[in-house]
Amino acid sequence: MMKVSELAKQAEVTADTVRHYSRVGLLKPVRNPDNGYQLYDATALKHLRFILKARLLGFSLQDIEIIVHHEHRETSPCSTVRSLMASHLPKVRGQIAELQQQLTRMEQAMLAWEEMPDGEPDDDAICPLIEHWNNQEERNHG
Amino acid sequence: MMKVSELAKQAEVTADTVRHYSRVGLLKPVRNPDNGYQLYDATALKHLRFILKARLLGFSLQDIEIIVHHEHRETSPCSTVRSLMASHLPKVRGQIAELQQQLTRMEQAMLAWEEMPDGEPDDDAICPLIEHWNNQEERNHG
DNA sequence: GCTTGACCTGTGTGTTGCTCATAGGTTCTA
DNA sequence: TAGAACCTATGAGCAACACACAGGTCAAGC
Repeated sequence: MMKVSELAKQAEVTADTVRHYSRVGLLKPVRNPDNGYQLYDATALKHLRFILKARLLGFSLQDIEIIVHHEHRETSPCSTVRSLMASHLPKVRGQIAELQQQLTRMEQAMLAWEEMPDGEPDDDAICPLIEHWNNQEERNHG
Repeated sequence: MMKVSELAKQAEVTADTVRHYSRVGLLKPVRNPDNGYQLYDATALKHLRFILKARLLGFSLQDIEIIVHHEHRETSPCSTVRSLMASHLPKVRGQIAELQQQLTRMEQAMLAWEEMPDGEPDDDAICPLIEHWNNQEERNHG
């Protein structure tokens, strides 16, 4: 039986992370009746490692909750894992695409700004660099 | 003088977004003394459009706050914009790299799982798909 | 003049996965 | 026995809104 910090060290995470997982119900520590300390056994360590692997694979804590507390339903937890993963993949691809567009906008702006003077703010403008910037689509139909 | 929804429509955002910017101090509406409604003029619309362009360029609301309320400091807001942008670029590249790694992990897992059976959870395992998954680095030194 | 419905108000909560702060109790060591 | 180092529960903070709540305002129709 380990205390929070010991479990955290074994799994190479912070004690706060362990406490967080316990708070949201993903880990179920036993309480020492003498002092109320949270105590974890080897199973808890296995569960924690499971959670960490699932996080690495992109599952949210909610997903993991669903997987772990799958109980005795009609389908196996693994099939849930497969379908969750399948629905996550396009989301991640979308996020990457968005960030890529974002990066492109930023890089093109930096490029365009190299030739522009700074300019002081006045009643009509705060920063001309931003105010005179047009995004890709607008620039491309001229 | 426009009310919230009118301003929102002009800039193609939701009224909630306009209220949010007002709440955090990026927009300064005048109050109609009769009913307390928020009223915006043409300058507010220009400010709102400025904010939206800056958001597209990756600036956070905090950044924009700094840029907009730059007041009469030693440097021009534009130079602040340049340096903020320069410090943001590597962050975005880092985020993309992380997401790419994430995507790779997910895709490789999906690939590996195609040949694996689902398997029922028992005392020793929750979902073998996840439990027996090893990430890239571990797999690569064998 | 009064209802109806569309608009508006401010405030508070939820999102995600932790991290940090607070205020205090417990255990170990010199 | 003092102090350090650990533990506890709880709540707030992050980012940028979205949404819900309870209620005030206003134009139009009857």
